[in-house]
Amino acid sequence: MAADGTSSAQGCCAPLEALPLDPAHATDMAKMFKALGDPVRLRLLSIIAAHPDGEVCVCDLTTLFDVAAPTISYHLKLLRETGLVEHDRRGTWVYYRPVRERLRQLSALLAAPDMAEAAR
Amino acid sequence: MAADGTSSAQGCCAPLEALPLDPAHATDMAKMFKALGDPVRLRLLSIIAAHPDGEVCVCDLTTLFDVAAPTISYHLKLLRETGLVEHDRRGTWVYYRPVRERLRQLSALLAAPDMAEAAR
DNA sequence: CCTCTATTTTGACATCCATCTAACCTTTGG
DNA sequence: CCAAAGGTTAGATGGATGTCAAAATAGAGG
Repeated sequence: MAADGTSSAQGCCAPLEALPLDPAHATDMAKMFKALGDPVRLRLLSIIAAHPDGEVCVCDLTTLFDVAAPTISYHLKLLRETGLVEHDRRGTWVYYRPVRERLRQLSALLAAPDMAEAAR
Repeated sequence: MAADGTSSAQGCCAPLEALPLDPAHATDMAKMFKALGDPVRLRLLSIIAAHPDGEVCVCDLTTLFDVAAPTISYHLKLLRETGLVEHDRRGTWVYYRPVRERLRQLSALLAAPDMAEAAR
């Protein structure tokens, strides 16, 4: 096997000419996609992004799911750590907002034919 | 706790009025995002989508990664099962193509402000 | 200060996932 | 028909992940 990235076969295929996601960048992006790869988290983000107030109180989120409150908290933390949402405490309650810039970034990556240049 | 989906608190927040992803649909979409949530798979898809020929031979993919051939095969199968790529055997070699429709679907979901109507 | 409510953290646990090696299938070419 | 090469499948394994109950933290309001 050729380890130099060129075709190893005797003529089975043309070499890769386009410029796909480099490994480092792919790891970054994959983290965000992974965060979206759970039904609870995707719904959480969707609910947060869809709310007309631009933010949602955790107290309203917990009632919408079949899982316990700590589980919701766990998922929200994960969304936070990947930069997909921000949070903000006001008094007893905590409010979550989407980070639209990040959502646009992911959307653009999937929209680009070569999935590369849109990745910034 | 109110289990009817309305606010349970004494006035901490406005009720959710927008229409986010329903649970069933969220599960579907989450599967696809999960498939993108691994660096190897994301790179695989990117390479496949970026190739000028519109398809890539597996024989060229295996040389580009640090993982063993069966692992590449495993990831390709996963991408296949989520409908993100198609494959096709010609002679000894197997070629993979992106399913652009699916990519657009995911992209649109993230682009929609409420992450719902674009989900078809 | 004490208590009540909202939210998060911790610890435990069962399951899932990415990876490898070894074995298998398929096609090509003697 | 046999051997070689490309790709996939099977089985095993260590590590990550989602979940819960219990405990901890943070404000609000006596």
